[in-house]
Amino acid sequence: MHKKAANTFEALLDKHHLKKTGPRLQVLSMLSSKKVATSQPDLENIMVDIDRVTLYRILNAFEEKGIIHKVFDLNGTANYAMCSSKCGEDHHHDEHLHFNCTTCKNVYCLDELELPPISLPKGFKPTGFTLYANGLCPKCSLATEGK
Amino acid sequence: MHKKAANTFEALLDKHHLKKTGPRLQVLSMLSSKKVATSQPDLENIMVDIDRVTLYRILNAFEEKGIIHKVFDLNGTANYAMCSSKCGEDHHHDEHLHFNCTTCKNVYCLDELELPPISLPKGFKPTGFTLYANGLCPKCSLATEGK
DNA sequence: TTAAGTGCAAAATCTTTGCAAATGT
DNA sequence: ACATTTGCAAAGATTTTGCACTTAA
Repeated sequence: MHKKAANTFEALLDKHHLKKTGPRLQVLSMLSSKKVATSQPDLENIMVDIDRVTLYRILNAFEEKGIIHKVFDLNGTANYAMCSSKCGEDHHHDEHLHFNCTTCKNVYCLDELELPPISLPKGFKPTGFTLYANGLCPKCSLATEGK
Repeated sequence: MHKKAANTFEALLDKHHLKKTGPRLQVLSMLSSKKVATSQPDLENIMVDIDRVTLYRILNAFEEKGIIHKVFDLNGTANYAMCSSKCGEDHHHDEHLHFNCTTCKNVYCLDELELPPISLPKGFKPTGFTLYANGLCPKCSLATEGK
């Protein structure tokens, strides 16, 4: 199962004509291990052995290829998460709900959720939607249970 | 009508116990004159006579008081717009749709639009929603008419 | 072998902080 | 007069760029 995951990462890099380097595999396994988006500062702190500049370049490359997507949290900080399988180099599927917990600061990407149809004023031609919500995530909500 | 607007700005500052200074009135009249949110870089370029640091402080103060609200565009850049009348120091009403035009880069705050009710997975306790859309605004859409 | 990727140094930006001078009340 | 607010200088943080060295293919 772990082997399989590793292979998946290498296949992913192959697919996008990116070399399978240590730093890139590290980033992939890191992001895959979390169900929430990770902020760039956090990534830097976790993967101290990767140069900060290299991290920038890896994240940018991955985003361009549609391997990960970037979402800004309430502070305008970039957070990164693996794209769902629906993402492609062409079509970027990050039109889901991003839930920003005000307590633990985690950003949850709720892929499964369907956005209800939105009607815009006349003239606007939307190509994509992203919905942000903030509040308490299940874990923090539980911790505050009963006020 | 213009006089009235100026008075409105002064009243607004009074209401929030902020001194009526030149820079602050400038920012208010600037932001009020546009129906779209303005990015901080743009504000700096437009109001070159206001010190950059002063602008930071004014924008922060206004945001804290609920006079303006901040919205991040697709590039993670902060954009500012006047709050609708519904905003207060306590309750911040920026739960409307922000439309980010991919051509002219303008950010439209579509206050009037009601967000459809969103149901979240069990456990999430949302306190606020913000919806972003990107695509073509009416003006740019018109310019591209007929492909 | 060689094109792509990394790491380091350094530049360019962006944002915050401290303090003296200016300004509104 | 006095507390705020401003502007400048300078520190801190973030992001980008250039280039020599390393590494995957």
